[in-house]
Amino acid sequence: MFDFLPQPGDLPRPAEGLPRLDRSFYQRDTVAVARGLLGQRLVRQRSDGTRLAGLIVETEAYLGPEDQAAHTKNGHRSARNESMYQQGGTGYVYFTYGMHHCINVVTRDARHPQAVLIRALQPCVDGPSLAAMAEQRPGAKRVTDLCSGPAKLCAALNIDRALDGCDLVGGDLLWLERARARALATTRIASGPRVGVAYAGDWADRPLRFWVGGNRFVSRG
DNA sequence: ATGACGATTTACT
DNA sequence: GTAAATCGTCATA
Repeated sequence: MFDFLPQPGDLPRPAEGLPRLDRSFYQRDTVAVARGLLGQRLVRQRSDGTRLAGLIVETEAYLGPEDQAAHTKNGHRSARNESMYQQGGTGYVYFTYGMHHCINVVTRDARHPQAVLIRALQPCVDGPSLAAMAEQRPGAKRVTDLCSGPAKLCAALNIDRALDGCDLVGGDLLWLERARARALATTRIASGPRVGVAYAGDWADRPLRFWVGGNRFVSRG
Protein backbone atom coordinates (compact mmCIF):
# COMPACT_ATOMS: atom_id res chain seq x y z
CA MET A 1 0.00 0.00 0.00
CA PHE A 2 2.86 2.39 0.66
CA ASP A 3 4.72 1.87 -2.53
CA PHE A 4 3.45 5.36 -3.32
CA LEU A 5 5.08 7.08 -0.37
CA PRO A 6 5.92 10.68 -1.17
CA GLN A 7 9.34 12.12 -1.83
CA PRO A 8 10.96 13.99 1.05
CA GLY A 9 9.50 17.45 1.25
CA ASP A 10 6.65 16.51 -1.02
CA LEU A 11 3.88 16.73 1.51
CA PRO A 12 3.40 19.42 4.12
CA ARG A 13 4.12 18.60 7.72
CA PRO A 14 1.43 19.71 10.10
CA ALA A 15 2.14 23.01 11.78
CA GLU A 16 1.09 22.79 15.39
CA GLY A 17 -0.88 25.61 16.90
CA LEU A 18 -2.17 27.17 13.73
CA PRO A 19 -5.33 29.18 14.43
CA ARG A 20 -8.66 28.17 13.01
CA LEU A 21 -10.36 30.16 10.32
CA ASP A 22 -13.00 32.16 12.17
CA ARG A 23 -16.60 33.04 11.41
CA SER A 24 -15.72 36.23 9.58
CA PHE A 25 -13.62 34.29 7.09
CA TYR A 26 -16.68 32.40 5.88
CA GLN A 27 -19.17 35.26 6.02
CA ARG A 28 -17.75 36.94 2.93
CA ASP A 29 -18.23 36.95 -0.80
CA THR A 30 -18.31 33.32 -1.93
CA VAL A 31 -15.71 33.66 -4.67
CA ALA A 32 -13.38 35.34 -2.20
CA VAL A 33 -13.84 32.39 0.16
CA ALA A 34 -13.30 29.88 -2.65
CA ARG A 35 -9.98 31.55 -3.51
CA GLY A 36 -9.08 32.14 0.11
CA LEU A 37 -9.50 28.49 1.03
CA LEU A 38 -6.68 27.43 -1.28
CA GLY A 39 -3.65 26.54 0.81
CA GLN A 40 -5.58 26.33 4.09
CA ARG A 41 -5.62 23.10 6.07
CA LEU A 42 -8.75 20.96 6.44
CA VAL A 43 -8.69 18.85 9.60
CA ARG A 44 -10.99 15.96 10.45
CA GLN A 45 -10.99 14.59 13.97
CA ARG A 46 -12.52 11.14 14.28
CA SER A 47 -14.25 9.76 17.35
CA ASP A 48 -11.14 7.75 18.24
CA GLY A 49 -9.14 10.98 18.36
CA THR A 50 -7.13 10.44 15.19
CA ARG A 51 -6.76 13.46 12.97
CA LEU A 52 -6.75 13.33 9.19
CA ALA A 53 -5.70 16.45 7.33
CA GLY A 54 -4.82 17.96 4.00
CA LEU A 55 -4.16 21.30 2.35
CA ILE A 56 -6.98 22.52 0.13
CA VAL A 57 -5.76 22.76 -3.46
CA GLU A 58 -9.02 22.92 -5.44
CA THR A 59 -12.45 24.51 -4.81
CA GLU A 60 -15.62 25.54 -6.60
CA ALA A 61 -18.01 28.39 -5.77
CA TYR A 62 -21.79 27.86 -5.90
CA LEU A 63 -23.64 31.13 -5.93
CA GLY A 64 -27.18 30.48 -4.76
CA PRO A 65 -30.64 30.91 -6.38
CA GLU A 66 -29.37 32.45 -9.63
CA ASP A 67 -26.70 29.80 -10.13
CA GLN A 68 -28.26 27.02 -12.20
CA ALA A 69 -25.57 24.57 -11.08
CA ALA A 70 -26.22 25.13 -7.36
CA HIS A 71 -28.34 22.89 -5.18
CA THR A 72 -30.14 26.09 -4.17
CA LYS A 73 -30.98 27.09 -7.75
CA ASN A 74 -34.27 28.96 -8.03
CA GLY A 75 -34.41 29.10 -4.25
CA HIS A 76 -34.81 25.36 -3.86
CA ARG A 77 -34.80 24.37 -0.20
CA SER A 78 -35.28 20.92 1.30
CA ALA A 79 -34.00 18.66 4.04
CA ARG A 80 -31.08 17.74 1.81
CA ASN A 81 -29.70 21.24 1.31
CA GLU A 82 -30.91 22.83 4.52
CA SER A 83 -27.33 23.41 5.65
CA MET A 84 -26.81 25.87 2.80
CA TYR A 85 -29.36 28.09 4.52
CA GLN A 86 -27.34 28.22 7.72
CA GLN A 87 -24.76 30.85 8.57
CA GLY A 88 -21.31 30.96 7.04
CA GLY A 89 -18.94 28.50 8.65
CA THR A 90 -21.37 25.58 8.54
CA GLY A 91 -20.47 22.32 6.79
CA TYR A 92 -22.77 21.07 4.03
CA VAL A 93 -22.30 17.38 3.23
CA TYR A 94 -24.48 15.74 0.59
CA PHE A 95 -24.81 12.21 -0.78
CA THR A 96 -24.86 11.66 -4.52
CA TYR A 97 -24.79 8.97 -7.21
CA GLY A 98 -26.01 6.49 -4.62
CA MET A 99 -22.52 6.08 -3.19
CA HIS A 100 -20.51 9.28 -2.78
CA HIS A 101 -20.33 12.14 -0.31
CA CYS A 102 -19.09 15.66 -1.03
CA ILE A 103 -18.37 18.49 1.40
CA ASN A 104 -18.98 22.20 1.10
CA VAL A 105 -18.17 25.16 3.27
CA VAL A 106 -21.23 27.40 3.64
CA THR A 107 -20.54 31.10 3.07
CA ARG A 108 -22.24 34.46 3.77
CA ASP A 109 -25.46 34.24 5.80
CA ALA A 110 -28.83 32.52 5.90
CA ARG A 111 -30.27 34.94 3.34
CA HIS A 112 -27.67 33.90 0.76
CA PRO A 113 -27.58 30.09 0.43
CA GLN A 114 -24.13 29.83 -1.13
CA ALA A 115 -21.21 27.48 -0.56
CA VAL A 116 -17.78 26.36 -1.68
CA LEU A 117 -17.23 22.74 -2.72
CA ILE A 118 -13.87 21.33 -1.64
CA ARG A 119 -12.61 19.33 -4.62
CA ALA A 120 -9.09 18.23 -3.75
CA LEU A 121 -6.56 18.06 -0.94
CA GLN A 122 -2.83 17.65 -0.74
CA PRO A 123 -2.58 15.12 2.10
CA CYS A 124 -0.61 16.10 5.20
CA VAL A 125 1.95 13.76 6.67
CA ASP A 126 0.58 13.80 10.18
CA GLY A 127 1.87 10.80 12.07
CA PRO A 128 -0.49 7.93 11.23
CA SER A 129 -2.92 10.09 9.26
CA LEU A 130 -1.56 9.29 5.81
CA ALA A 131 -1.85 5.58 6.52
CA ALA A 132 -5.32 6.12 7.97
CA MET A 133 -6.43 7.94 4.86
CA ALA A 134 -5.04 5.19 2.67
CA GLU A 135 -7.12 2.68 4.63
CA GLN A 136 -10.26 4.56 3.63
CA ARG A 137 -9.14 4.59 0.00
CA PRO A 138 -8.13 0.99 -0.71
CA GLY A 139 -8.21 1.55 -4.45
CA ALA A 140 -5.69 4.39 -4.36
CA LYS A 141 -2.35 3.31 -5.81
CA ARG A 142 -0.55 6.63 -5.52
CA VAL A 143 -0.65 9.38 -2.95
CA THR A 144 -2.06 11.66 -5.63
CA ASP A 145 -5.11 9.38 -5.87
CA LEU A 146 -6.05 9.75 -2.20
CA CYS A 147 -7.87 13.08 -2.21
CA SER A 148 -7.95 14.20 -5.86
CA GLY A 149 -11.73 14.60 -6.13
CA PRO A 150 -14.61 15.76 -3.92
CA ALA A 151 -15.87 12.26 -3.13
CA LYS A 152 -12.36 10.83 -2.80
CA LEU A 153 -11.38 13.30 -0.11
CA CYS A 154 -14.59 12.66 1.82
CA ALA A 155 -13.88 8.95 1.77
CA ALA A 156 -10.26 9.52 2.81
CA LEU A 157 -11.27 11.75 5.74
CA ASN A 158 -14.32 9.70 6.83
CA ILE A 159 -16.71 12.51 6.01
CA ASP A 160 -20.36 11.56 5.53
CA ARG A 161 -23.81 12.95 6.23
CA ALA A 162 -23.23 12.64 9.96
CA LEU A 163 -21.17 15.81 9.48
CA ASP A 164 -23.85 17.67 7.56
CA GLY A 165 -24.60 20.92 9.35
CA CYS A 166 -21.51 20.74 11.54
CA ASP A 167 -19.97 23.89 12.96
CA LEU A 168 -16.59 24.49 11.36
CA VAL A 169 -15.82 27.41 13.67
CA GLY A 170 -16.53 25.95 17.11
CA GLY A 171 -17.10 22.23 16.54
CA ASP A 172 -14.68 19.41 17.20
CA LEU A 173 -15.38 17.10 14.26
CA LEU A 174 -14.12 19.17 11.36
CA TRP A 175 -12.42 22.55 11.02
CA LEU A 176 -9.98 24.62 8.99
CA GLU A 177 -6.64 25.97 10.09
CA ARG A 178 -5.03 29.07 8.72
CA ALA A 179 -1.91 28.42 6.69
CA ARG A 180 1.20 30.48 7.20
CA ALA A 181 1.11 33.77 5.37
CA ARG A 182 4.30 32.93 3.50
CA ALA A 183 2.76 29.72 2.15
CA LEU A 184 -0.35 31.55 0.97
CA ALA A 185 1.65 34.33 -0.62
CA THR A 186 3.37 31.87 -2.93
CA THR A 187 0.10 30.16 -3.92
CA ARG A 188 -0.70 30.78 -7.57
CA ILE A 189 -4.43 30.59 -8.24
CA ALA A 190 -5.75 29.23 -11.52
CA SER A 191 -9.43 29.19 -12.50
CA GLY A 192 -11.77 27.61 -15.01
CA PRO A 193 -15.28 26.18 -15.49
CA ARG A 194 -16.72 23.94 -12.80
CA VAL A 195 -16.73 20.17 -13.26
CA GLY A 196 -19.85 18.12 -13.94
CA VAL A 197 -22.34 20.94 -14.35
CA ALA A 198 -22.98 20.86 -18.09
CA TYR A 199 -26.72 21.02 -17.41
CA ALA A 200 -26.43 24.54 -15.98
CA GLY A 201 -26.67 26.54 -19.21
CA ASP A 202 -24.67 29.80 -19.13
CA TRP A 203 -23.55 29.07 -15.62
CA ALA A 204 -21.65 25.99 -16.76
CA ASP A 205 -19.04 28.15 -18.46
CA ARG A 206 -18.36 30.58 -15.66
CA PRO A 207 -14.84 30.33 -14.21
CA LEU A 208 -15.93 29.38 -10.69
CA ARG A 209 -13.46 26.54 -10.18
CA PHE A 210 -10.19 27.48 -8.51
CA TRP A 211 -7.03 25.51 -7.94
CA VAL A 212 -3.40 25.90 -6.99
CA GLY A 213 -1.57 26.33 -10.26
CA GLY A 214 0.79 23.49 -11.04
CA ASN A 215 -0.23 21.44 -8.02
CA ARG A 216 -0.26 17.72 -8.80
CA PHE A 217 -2.94 16.84 -6.24
CA VAL A 218 -5.82 18.56 -8.07
CA SER A 219 -8.61 16.43 -9.56
CA ARG A 220 -7.57 17.23 -13.12
CA GLY A 221 -4.80 19.18 -14.72
C1' DA B 1 -46.27 4.73 -7.00
C1' DT B 2 -43.04 5.32 -10.51
C1' DG B 3 -39.15 7.02 -13.14
C1' DA B 4 -35.27 10.06 -14.07
C1' DC B 5 -31.16 11.86 -12.54
C1' DG B 6 -27.03 13.39 -10.14
C1' DA B 7 -21.53 19.38 -7.82
C1' DT B 8 -18.57 11.10 -9.05
C1' DT B 9 -15.48 7.27 -9.31
C1' DT B 10 -13.84 3.16 -11.16
C1' DA B 11 -13.06 -0.38 -14.35
C1' DC B 12 -12.68 -1.62 -18.79
C1' DT B 13 -12.15 -1.34 -24.30
C1' DG C 1 -12.44 6.99 -24.93
C1' DT C 2 -17.29 4.56 -22.75
C1' DA C 3 -20.15 2.45 -19.20
C1' DA C 4 -21.49 0.53 -14.79
C1' DA C 5 -22.25 1.14 -10.01
C1' DT C 6 -26.13 2.49 -6.79
C1' DC C 7 -29.81 5.08 -4.09
C1' DG C 8 -31.81 9.44 -2.06
C1' DT C 9 -34.38 13.09 -3.85
C1' DC C 10 -37.61 15.21 -6.68
C1' DA C 11 -41.14 15.75 -10.39
C1' DT C 12 -45.08 13.72 -12.25
C1' DA C 13 -49.30 10.84 -11.88
